[in-house]
Amino acid sequence: MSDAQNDKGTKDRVLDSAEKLFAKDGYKGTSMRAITGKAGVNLASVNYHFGSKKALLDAVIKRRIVPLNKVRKQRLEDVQRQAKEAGKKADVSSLLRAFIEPTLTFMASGPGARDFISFIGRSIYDPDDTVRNIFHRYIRSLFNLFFEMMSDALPELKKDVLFWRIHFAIGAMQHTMRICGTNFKELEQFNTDTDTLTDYLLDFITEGVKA
Amino acid sequence: MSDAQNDKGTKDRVLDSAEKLFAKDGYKGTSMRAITGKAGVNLASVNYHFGSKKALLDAVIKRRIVPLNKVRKQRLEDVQRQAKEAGKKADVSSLLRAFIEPTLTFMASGPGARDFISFIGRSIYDPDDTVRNIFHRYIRSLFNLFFEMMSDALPELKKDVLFWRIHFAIGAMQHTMRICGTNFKELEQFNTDTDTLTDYLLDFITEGVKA
DNA sequence: ACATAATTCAAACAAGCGTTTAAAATGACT
DNA sequence: AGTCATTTTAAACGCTTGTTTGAATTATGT
Repeated sequence: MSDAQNDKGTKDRVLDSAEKLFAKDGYKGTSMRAITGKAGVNLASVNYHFGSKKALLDAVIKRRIVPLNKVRKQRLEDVQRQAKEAGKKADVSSLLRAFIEPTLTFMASGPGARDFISFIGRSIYDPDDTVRNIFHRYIRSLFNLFFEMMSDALPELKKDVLFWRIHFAIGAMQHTMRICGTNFKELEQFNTDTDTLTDYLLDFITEGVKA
Repeated sequence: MSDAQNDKGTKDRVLDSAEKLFAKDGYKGTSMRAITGKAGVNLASVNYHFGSKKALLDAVIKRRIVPLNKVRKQRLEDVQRQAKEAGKKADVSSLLRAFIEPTLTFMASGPGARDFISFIGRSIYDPDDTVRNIFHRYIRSLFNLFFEMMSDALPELKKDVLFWRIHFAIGAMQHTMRICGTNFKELEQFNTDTDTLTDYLLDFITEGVKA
């Protein structure tokens, strides 16, 4: 009946079903009754174990974002370190790859991860800022690091141009995440695998940023 | 007190306040009481004049999208006609400009238009598909026309590559629309005007698409 | 001025929401 | 076995939602 497996504890069952439903219907669009119903637990379990719906949301985000951010930070620092060892500046292409690739790889790592990325990708644009605020809390320092590195890699670029190009790149990436998160009709006809898609996206973005 | 002017009829007052509130809080996030309250009309007016909240949404979208689409279709056909007269193929840069520029121009044409573009930009990613379905009904034929023209302009490109690059471009554009639709903190510090922004965006996208 | 249609109004409707409560059930430990 | 803490359960709470109702008000046409 229920999607969640029976050998998991109530908390994990709730986290899993919440993640799926948040991805499908959004945070506000998902009711506590839907979450607990799908998880096969009592309605009051969420408030007992997490405190509130918002605290549950934080737990859903935290579970996925913390390890993902660790990988991205590591990748960025690797680029910086290798550049320093070679006595060169970090190049734009490597920085973009270090920032973007882990997300797409993570997205393809399993259905739960895909649901999560889809959920975050949608929430960036949600008029309700509940999800965005929590997400920003977890992502801010990493983004600042990336922006600084890009500034160093492209010192000749006017600041507003760089600002906009990075946002164009983010827009392209998030749109891609959003498309991959859905069961898009035209998508299956091409059936592009993750590595190829990552290359397509990085080609596009790299050319645009360096224009 | 109320935002709407008193010399307008009830229907227009409701349309205006609905447009503003939909842009700020989303379709689902905006209640009938908020719409009618801001418009200074009775709660039941919406159901009387439009039939339902969803029918009001359709009216809000239709009012803006129909004239905008007319301009975009005209611009695309102009590019095609001029290319044919010159005995050449339509070039990618002109097609992209014809497709994208009218939207950004329209966005800057007034506060109501900006609210509308912001609303549509957000709704593309909304888990709730109510807005998206209505929007797609009005935009589909124009998009198909654009995709065909781009295919003709880039016959050597593999179909899946073109598919993705167009979507990367759309992602960049929509992200831009979304950013302009909000009162973004970092945005004011650069204060890029619409024409410059359009050039930035088209430079970025054109390089990426032709990569 | 009157009759008829169109519109506005306050009030209520049923349904869904997140949360709280207190009792029942289960688990852990002496 | 018995005691205490943990967890689960059904029921209800207060609130908001879109929609409907029927009477009151305003506009229209002769």
